Amino acid sequence: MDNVICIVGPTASGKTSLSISLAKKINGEIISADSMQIYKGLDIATAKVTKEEMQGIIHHCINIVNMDSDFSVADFKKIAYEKIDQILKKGKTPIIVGGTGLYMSSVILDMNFDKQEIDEEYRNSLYEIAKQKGNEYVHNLLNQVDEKSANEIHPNNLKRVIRALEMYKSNKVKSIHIEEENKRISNMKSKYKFNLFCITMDKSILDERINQRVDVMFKLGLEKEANMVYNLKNCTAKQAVGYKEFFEYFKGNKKINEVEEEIKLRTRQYAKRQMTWFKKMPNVIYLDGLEAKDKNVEKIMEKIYEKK
RNA sequence: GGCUAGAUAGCUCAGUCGGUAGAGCAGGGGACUGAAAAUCCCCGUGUCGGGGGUUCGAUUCCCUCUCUAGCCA
Repeated sequence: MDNVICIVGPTASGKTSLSISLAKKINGEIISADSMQIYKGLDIATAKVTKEEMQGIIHHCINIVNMDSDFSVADFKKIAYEKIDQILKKGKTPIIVGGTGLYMSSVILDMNFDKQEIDEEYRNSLYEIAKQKGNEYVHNLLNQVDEKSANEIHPNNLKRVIRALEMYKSNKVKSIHIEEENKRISNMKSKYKFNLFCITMDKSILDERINQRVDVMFKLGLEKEANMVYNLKNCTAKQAVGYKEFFEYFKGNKKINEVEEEIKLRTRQYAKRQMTWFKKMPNVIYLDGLEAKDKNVEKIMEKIYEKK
């Protein structure tokens, strides 16, 4: 079975440089699994790889859509699979690298997104209802058509409650059934051998690295990039860490050093959430992020060849 | 020096008409199938500034000391 290497890790753990070293060594190409690097123009806040850093290694799924476009896991998963096939056909090794847990899982678990359309209009009407009648009321609507999902989703998690209702309306599918069904079959059907590695390090050291990285972002002109995002109409980038913290500052309600501290804080919190996701992923092999890069590259190669 | 207001969780503060206390934020843990850097859930013992007094009982009332603001000299 064809090997695919997957590397996850919290922000600032060193995924980019490790993956490039690895790619050079094993003749690989990189597929980014990052929900924000997908977008063109979001460079500084996303710590996107630069041309120089790439060192000639081909990167996929970076800068593939405009900031005002809609993009979702389903799109990502589809493209990622196409890329995996293409890379393997060339006789090279695909290396999927990224910090978006859901994106990585969608590939590894081969999640199925058929029959789960989006209904923007219905979605918005449900938000309107929630605003007037409360979260519980909407949760109740879900409970009437899909009790199982309703039991799994907390009433306050409006976003997911509404998504479940949306799924039911479009194809009468129950979100939890789909999840369970897919979890059951995904493990056996996957076409590839996914080798999953997670970079870890002490939280206090990671926090320090995050602080340093944010300092660098400010020097590179983060404020300007944030201002550009601020002036856009509704788009995904507006919810990204590194931009949203500036908005109050642009309105004159916050000082710049407060913005900086908040970005550092929110990034630390994000890193924590990332780890929560990675920890539950199947067959994770942990790498020490403080170890020399070559050592980790070696470790990855050992694991892969031993499995063959 | 005098007056006034404070001193309670890591931080900002609430509260107890006297029966040893609770919110927000931070922090920790977790969930996650078409927005996911999003969204959501769970977790609160701390000499209630020090000392003394009154009381069966004081973080709460009284006295005193220390510190911090502000005002008056």
